[in-house]
Amino acid sequence: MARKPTSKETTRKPNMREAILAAAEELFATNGFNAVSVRDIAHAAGANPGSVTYHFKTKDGLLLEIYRRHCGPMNLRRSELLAAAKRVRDLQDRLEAIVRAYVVPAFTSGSDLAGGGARFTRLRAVMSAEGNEVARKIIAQTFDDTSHAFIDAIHESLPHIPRTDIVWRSHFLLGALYYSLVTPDRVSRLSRGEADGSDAASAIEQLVQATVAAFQAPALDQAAPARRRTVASSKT
Amino acid sequence: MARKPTSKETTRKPNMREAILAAAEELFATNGFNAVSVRDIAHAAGANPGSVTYHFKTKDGLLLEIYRRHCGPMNLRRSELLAAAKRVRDLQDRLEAIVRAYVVPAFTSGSDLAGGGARFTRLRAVMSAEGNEVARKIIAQTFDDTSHAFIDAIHESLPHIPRTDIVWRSHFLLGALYYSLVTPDRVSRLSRGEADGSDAASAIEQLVQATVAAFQAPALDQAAPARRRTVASSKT
DNA sequence: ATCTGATTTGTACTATCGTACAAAAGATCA
DNA sequence: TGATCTTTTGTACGATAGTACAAATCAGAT
Repeated sequence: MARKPTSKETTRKPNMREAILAAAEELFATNGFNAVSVRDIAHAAGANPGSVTYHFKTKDGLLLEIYRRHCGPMNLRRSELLAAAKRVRDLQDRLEAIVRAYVVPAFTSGSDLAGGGARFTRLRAVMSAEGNEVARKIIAQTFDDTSHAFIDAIHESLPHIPRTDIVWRSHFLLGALYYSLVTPDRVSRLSRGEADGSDAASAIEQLVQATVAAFQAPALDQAAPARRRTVASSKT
Repeated sequence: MARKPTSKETTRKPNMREAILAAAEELFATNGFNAVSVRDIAHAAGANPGSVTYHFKTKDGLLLEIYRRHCGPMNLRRSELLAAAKRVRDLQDRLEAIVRAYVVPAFTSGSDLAGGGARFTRLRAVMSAEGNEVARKIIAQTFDDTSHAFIDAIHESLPHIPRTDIVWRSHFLLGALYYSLVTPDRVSRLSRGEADGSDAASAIEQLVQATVAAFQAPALDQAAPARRRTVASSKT
């Protein structure tokens, strides 16, 4: 007996749709949107180009679905971790916990989705660099709330720093995060093999440590009004 | 009379070759390599598609020439500023000067090239995200020397920090730098208009301030051996 | 003025792009 | 089993890609 739910999630192959999504995610994340053709994706997924059209209608639709698939879980996980972090009493520890709550879900998946969140985060980095319109819209309306929540939380644990500075520094955090996922090999190369840029645990710890210190830097607005207009370096 | 030098730099139009280079640089930097067609570039430069082929042979050749045009001056300027920075006696001031020497040429052109170095830096950010092969090769063999020089200089002014940490943190610096140039509007948006992400001077000051603090953060290797394997946030 | 070499134009070729769509194949249930 | 719906396949079409190349145009020396 054992009725299937109704008639859903029973396709011929072990879900071609998911295979296409996964292949597209990987290819987009490493080569950008425009460099990857629908045929490339279909081939990588072992599917027919027509199947992509059938499931996602257009190439943009495919990208859109990738975002829809990840944004929810990742933001949810971030919210959970943020809520927990805000309960930390010690201000220094709390700041670190907040930063960690922001960073960790970007590296390790916040949900069951295979491959971890790193791939999706790398995808976002690449789309952002390419100025992809589809991605830009989704990002702005999906992540800005979360970003504001984090900025506010950080601001609360660093009340003496102007919000403007917090915004800049969290922007730097995201940039560093993105770049670490985009070119991890550069870290390995520049450290002459002493560090592994692909190691998520190292990246997270290094990023958290550095970022916490950056947030704790003295406020800028009041410290440096308008000095150094030219670049003439320092002294003499 | 007034003889022209010999017969160089006197083309029909006020230098079509330069116009093509400038247009390509701008388009590549904002849309990525693959999203921009040779015809787009020619149109933006007021040239004929065939002219692009004539001057640069291929689309890759065009990108290559853009890099050749900028890498030299920018590295030269960085070297000069770095040399000056290393002469600063006070360690704290020296660190800041070094970071500034790294950051400033990326925003403001180190040479006569129009538009400032920001455009070229944004281009590098985008190419890096797209995993462009032409760019990857050039970058590795052109910028790694400079990067090592900066890492060494920073290491000297922070002897107690392991080189590995310095590498990671300078990697974060570059990521933050890139991202600031790629999506400056995000800063404006998140700060609700209080900050202008497109303002180079602000970006530089914020970046320098934050990065100096990040470099000065306590060493990671010795501080955190292997704690926090899972993500379960801090405390309970 | 004419010749010469450098540059620009116009056009064409082949490859590949995103997408549409009809036919085939598989799944579901009466 | 046969009817019906979902999914996959195969193919094709128009658009656009990068690039090649001959003809036209120009600048400077003779």
